[in-house]
Amino acid sequence: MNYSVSEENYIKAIYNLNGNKQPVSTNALAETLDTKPASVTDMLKKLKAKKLIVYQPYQGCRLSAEGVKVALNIVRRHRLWEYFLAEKLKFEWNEVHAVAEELEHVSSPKLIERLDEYLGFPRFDPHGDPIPDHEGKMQTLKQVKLTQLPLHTPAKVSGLTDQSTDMLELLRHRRISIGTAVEINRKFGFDHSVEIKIQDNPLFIISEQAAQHILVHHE
Amino acid sequence: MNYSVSEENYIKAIYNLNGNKQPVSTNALAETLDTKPASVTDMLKKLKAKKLIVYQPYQGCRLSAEGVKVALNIVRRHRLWEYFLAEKLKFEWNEVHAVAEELEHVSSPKLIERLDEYLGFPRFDPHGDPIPDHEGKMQTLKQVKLTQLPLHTPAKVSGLTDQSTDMLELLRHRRISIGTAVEINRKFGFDHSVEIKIQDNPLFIISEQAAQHILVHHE
DNA sequence: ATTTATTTTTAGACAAACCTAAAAAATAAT
DNA sequence: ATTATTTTTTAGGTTTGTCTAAAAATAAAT
Ligand SMILES: [Mn+2]
Ligand SMILES: [Mn+2]
Ligand SMILES: [Mn+2]
Ligand SMILES: [Mn+2]
Repeated sequence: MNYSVSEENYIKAIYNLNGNKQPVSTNALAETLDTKPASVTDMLKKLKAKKLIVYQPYQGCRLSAEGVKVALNIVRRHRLWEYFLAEKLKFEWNEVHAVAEELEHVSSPKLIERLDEYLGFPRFDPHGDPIPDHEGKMQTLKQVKLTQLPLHTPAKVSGLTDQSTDMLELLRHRRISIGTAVEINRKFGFDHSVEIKIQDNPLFIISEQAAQHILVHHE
Repeated sequence: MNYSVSEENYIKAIYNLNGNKQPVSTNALAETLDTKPASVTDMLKKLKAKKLIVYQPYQGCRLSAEGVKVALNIVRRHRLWEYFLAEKLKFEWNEVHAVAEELEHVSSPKLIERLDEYLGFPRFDPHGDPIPDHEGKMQTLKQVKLTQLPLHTPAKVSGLTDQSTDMLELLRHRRISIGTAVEINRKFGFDHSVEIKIQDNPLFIISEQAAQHILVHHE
């Protein structure tokens, strides 16, 4: 099957709102897709007719098995393009999303397989999110919040729970990105800020608000 | 201004039918865009309202100055992506067109500038067609048909006047592509076929029908 | 110069994706 | 248990891009 750009955007939005696990509300979809609830209802009917979601009026919607498959494919394309933009075209990691939002709809399977190969089969996008393979499988890391990383334990930044522009800007300024080696030197009980060391930079302190949105994995 | 995928396809089609020089007929457009003449008329009215073409009923249409600008931009994107697909993702030169037809509509100026840079500012696409630079300028070579290349004159394949699948297939089989060094060893007056030498392959003969569609440049 | 054939445009419809305003259902508050 | 609030759906419209069938204009043939 081949889906329209709009249909694909809806399916991905449902997936991103955890619609493969819990039901997603009409309003939540309207919010993230920047459209009106009435328009969402229209589309939900169409997606239900195509058996991509299960949907009963007033009950929210969730992805069907087929819907999850389609969603994972769109997510795969999105994240591979993000990786390409960051790695090859040297886009900043806060710029890649908007462009990938368009590129993800180019529907040549061969293009995506070749791109994947060309990029060396990356498993994580520039935001640390896992890239599904051609079968939809993706690797998950056991991640901890930076605030919970034990002292003097070498770890790597592997994800973010806040991907807002403000957050990305702060991290760029601090020269922290996905893959950056990090180690906690000291924790301050008063405001829960942490003193960290990255690569060969001098020690510096990061606030609790920021640190709790930075995910790391170690060992 | 930002144009829809359909508008862009029409503008590029008009350009490819030499609509910056001669008027293009409604039927010719319908033919190349695989649509109906009535639909073309509708779109021509819209493009005229946006001042991208000059159009009087029953007189055909041609691109305005602004229309040419827009067309060159689309052609630039199309050919840069073709180059990327052939050069980096190792697509065959007969496969690149269809995918580029979709990629050309992704509308991030920064993406295109970065891609151009990443590719090393190529000046010709895999079919030998010139790639407009960011100002719309493109390089033209003084080309001759292979049939008209003088004997024993080293030259390079630089273009095709027939880009049909059949033609591209034949050339791939003969291992001829854009940039291939070629030299004529002998011409046969009877059927105007030519015996040529490419790179370190043994001599072989090519028919007049094929040779007349292969453009080369020398010296 | 008519007639015939071709090309192009108009008229009227349709599907996709969106909208506003009003009605209905589900929740929350008294 | 009513009443009030929020959420969701329906009803009816709009825009974009397409279509078929019929009419009009142009070009070609007698
Ligand atoms: Mn998108
Ligand atoms: Mn991402
Ligand atoms: Mn196109
Ligand atoms: Mn080309």
